[in-house]
This record gives sequence, C-alpha cells and structure tokens, in this order.
Amino acid sequence: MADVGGIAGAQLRSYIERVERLEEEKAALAADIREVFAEAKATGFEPKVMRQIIKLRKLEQADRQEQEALLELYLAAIGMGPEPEGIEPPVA
Amino acid sequence: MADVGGIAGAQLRSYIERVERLEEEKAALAADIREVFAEAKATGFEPKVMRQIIKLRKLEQADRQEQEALLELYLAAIGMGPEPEGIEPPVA
Amino acid sequence: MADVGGIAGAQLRSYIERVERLEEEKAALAADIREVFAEAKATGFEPKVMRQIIKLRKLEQADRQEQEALLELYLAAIGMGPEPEGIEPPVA
Amino acid sequence: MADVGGIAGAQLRSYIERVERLEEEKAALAADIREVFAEAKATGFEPKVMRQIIKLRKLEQADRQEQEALLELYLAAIGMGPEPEGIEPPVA
DNA sequence: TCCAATCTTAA
DNA sequence: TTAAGATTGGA
Repeated sequence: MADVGGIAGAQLRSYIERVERLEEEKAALAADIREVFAEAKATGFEPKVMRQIIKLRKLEQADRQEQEALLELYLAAIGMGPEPEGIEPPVA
Repeated sequence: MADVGGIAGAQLRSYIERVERLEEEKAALAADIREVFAEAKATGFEPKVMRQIIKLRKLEQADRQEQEALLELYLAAIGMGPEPEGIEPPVA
Repeated sequence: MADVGGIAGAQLRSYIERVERLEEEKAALAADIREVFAEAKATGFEPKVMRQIIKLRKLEQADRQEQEALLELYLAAIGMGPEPEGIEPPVA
Repeated sequence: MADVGGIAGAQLRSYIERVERLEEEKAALAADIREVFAEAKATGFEPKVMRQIIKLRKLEQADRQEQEALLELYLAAIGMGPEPEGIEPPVA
C-alpha cells in the first residue's frame, strides 16, 4: 500500500463500496422476509410455526444432500468415483 | 388450521415458499460478498482490515443518521417538520 | 468490582479457573476424538466417510426433534397444548 | 468394504459410536462452561470481560510454553537435554 | 494455514 | 429474535 491516495487507494475503496452495496441489498432482503412474516401473521399464521416448518424443510434438504455426498464417497471408496471434471473417460 | 389442505394450506405454503426464496437470494448475496473479499485478497488487500474499515464506516454512517434524526426532531419541534409522506404540500 | 484484590477478586479468579479446567477437559476430548479417527483410519476406514455418516446421523436426530417440536406447536395452535408442568390434568 | 454387515461393519459402527459418545461429552462440557458464565454473570461479572481474561491467560501460557520449548532446545543443543520418555535414567 | 461453518452473544 | 462475532473444525 505504498500508493496511498493513488491507484491502490481507489481500488480498495472500490472493493469496500462493492461490499457495502451488497450488504445493503442483503439487509433489504432481511427486511422483505420480516415483512412476509408480518403479512402472514396478519392473515392468521403463526410466524413461530412457519419458522419451524422452514427449519424442518431446510434440515430435510440438508439430509438429502448429505445422503448424496455419502453415496459419492462410498462410490469413490470402491473405485467408482466420478471421472475428473473435463476429462473424458477412455472409451475402451 | 381447520382448513387442512384447502385454501389456508395453499396460502401457508405460498408464504413459506416466498420466505425460502428470499432466504436463497440472501444466501446468494452472502456468497457474492465472500467473492469480493476473495478477489480483493488476491489483489493484496487484507480482508480483515477491510472488514474493520467497513465496520467503522457503518458506525460513522449511524452517527450521521442520528445527527439527521436529531435535526429533524428539532425542525419538527419548531414547526418546520417535513410534510407527511404521500401528501403533497399545498401549492400556494 | 469495588473490592479489587479482595473477595470479589477471589471469586472472579475462581470462576475463571473453573472455566479453564472445563476447557482443558474439552480439549482433551477433542484429542480423544482425533485419536479414534486415527485408529479407525489405520484399520482402513476413511475418516471422511465416517464424518459424513456421523453428520447424517446427527441431522436425522435433529429432524426427529424438529418434527416433535412442530407437532407440539400445532397442538398448541389448536388449543391442545400440554398442561403446565407439575399440574395434573383434571380427571373428569 | 466388501464385508457389508460383517465384521467390518460392526467395527465401523463401533468407531462411530465411540466418536458420538465423545462428542456428547464434549457438548456436555460446553454446556457446563456456559453455566459457569451464567452463574458468574448473575454474581455481577461480565462474561465478555471474563472471556478476554481467559484468552489472555491462554496466550501467556502459550508464551511460557514457547519459552520452555526454547529452553529445552538450548539445553539439548549443549548436550543437557532430558532423557527420552519411557526410559529410566541410569541409576548410577 | 486458511476457509467454512457452527455456535454464541449482543442489540 | 435476528445479525454479528468468535470459536472450532476441515480442507
């Protein structure tokens, strides 16, 4: 960072502003989510229950992904793993 | 929840899916942020320091906003507050 | 903490030492776990696969617990929640 | 893993259950630690500060151990190292 | 050694 | 209750 105030500074500022912009968008989404819960609540759905359902669905999805990862590991362990990306398997 | 499987169920599902979609977008933004840090790091900027700077700037911004809120309060107190949102100021 | 060096100091030191002892035990357990993995690996089991299995089992257990929590919430939502602890339900 | 359901399976299960048991104990210790902090907090000590102190002490301990390691190295370098572990020093 | 994730705490 | 920070484990 010898170039204080020069190119390096401009570049750093650019990175920081990019992050800040993304964080703003993230905060906006968080606000949107809160709004959906509020709307649902106004319609008579308990946010607490909704959150529980969402959590459960996420867990189930994670389950599925773990199952697949495990399967792949097993396949790899017995020498049936996937070919390295971008390399065609030899056509015997 | 007397309406199991009926309208209420469809509506609940709709709310839940909206939340899940928003959470996915939020996760995507988090990934984007990580990417920016990674890119910056590859260019020679320490993510750790960058985070500190961002935090600092956020604090300063909060300060400013507090200042502005205070200013507005004072203005309102002396009868110079802003018009309520959505209402056009009288065109004398 | 007006009593610097006096009773309060002794008490604080006691708390801190209790935590430190517990953390030592925790570190010892972590070392034990690493050992088991090492031993298993020496016997021909892939730690990676083992970890995946353990993770999956944990997820499944979490699933079950979430299911139960959700059920309880639903029951509560329709006014069939559990009686307060320690109070016998009226025997009609 | 040709021995599905046989000896190898039993052995793998045993390893996994050992790890799970150890992880449970570890979780229990983590809970104990939380309890101590809670108790200390109820007595008026800030957990935040306590954590800082503990961290500091750990660092100092690491320092000391480094010092000792260095000392041992020096001693070894001048032929005054400790006897190898598990071997009784000759009783002259 | 660094990154990712989990967990915990502070707002 | 959510978001940030710290800690821990894995690659």
